[in-house]
Amino acid sequence: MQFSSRTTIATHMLLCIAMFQDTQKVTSTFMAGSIHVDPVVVRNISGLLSAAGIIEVKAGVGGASLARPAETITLLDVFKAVEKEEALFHFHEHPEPLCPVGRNIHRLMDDRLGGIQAAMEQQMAQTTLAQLLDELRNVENAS
Amino acid sequence: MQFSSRTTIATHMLLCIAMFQDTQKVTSTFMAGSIHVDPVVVRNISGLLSAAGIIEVKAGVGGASLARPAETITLLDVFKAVEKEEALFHFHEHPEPLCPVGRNIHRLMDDRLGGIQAAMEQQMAQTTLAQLLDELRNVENAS
DNA sequence: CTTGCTGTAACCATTGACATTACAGCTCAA
DNA sequence: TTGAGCTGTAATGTCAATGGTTACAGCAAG
Repeated sequence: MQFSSRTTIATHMLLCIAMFQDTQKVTSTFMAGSIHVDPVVVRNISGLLSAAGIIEVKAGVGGASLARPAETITLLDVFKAVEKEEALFHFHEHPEPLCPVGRNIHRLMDDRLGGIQAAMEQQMAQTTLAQLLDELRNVENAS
Repeated sequence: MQFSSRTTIATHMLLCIAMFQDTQKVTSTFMAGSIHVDPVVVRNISGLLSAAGIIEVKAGVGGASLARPAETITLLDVFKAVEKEEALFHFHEHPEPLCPVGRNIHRLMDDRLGGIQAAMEQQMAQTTLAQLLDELRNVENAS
């Protein structure tokens, strides 16, 4: 099992937008060149990100920009914007009620599985776009 | 994105084995009845669990039993036994090295993505089969 | 040697990811 | 006002994984 590449591509896109939005027009073709994917892939994801209120895309003339400060955009925000919303674990829904295990398995497991997903999401919320941007500028200046 | 149902089915199987191994022969058909899936599904997963040293299956006569104490079996053990081993996040491998974002994105992200996966796995390791078994017996006795 | 169970292989249908082509609509500048 | 450039989205094709099922060879014990 693996998450789709949308989360990492979206993060890459946001870094491109944040880095270049003040100096040039950041189009889907431009970002596609940095990521090395088809521009349509970028446009599809940009639709998800703008629907989530993370970026704004100018119609007609083109070009994307952040819709809010980089400090307020976390990896969790990005993840939720581009991944389908569903439980992390797939649970068989209809165990046998006549079996002591079957009739209690959901009571035993549901909270624990939710806790695992929560731990993952909480860790995602620790990283902001602003941190990534800072680190990127430091690395670039050092080299 | 969702994990396969193998993890939850495997957990259900282990609870059945732990509950009933002392009083009856726990066959794939028996467990399939409690979970409500085809016995072949159970047998496929039992193969993974025994390969991981979690259960033992008697050839010929049939029947499964725990290969080690329930205290030493965590949800993470189960997860690793039945899920394909791979990174949680799919990362585009070849970004553009001429772009400041492209040439640094992996340096920025790899550790953070690994940390997210580690947080999830660490939470999985918190629950043991023994805990689930205790809770199951308490719930059953209370009712 | 029959019975019951396991381990596997084969098959099918469905789904999602990923990549690409195509095209309609919008905005601005020439 | 018309063309150029960009966005949004639909359609298509390929590929892999999942989930469900049937079939059957092999093993062990009565």
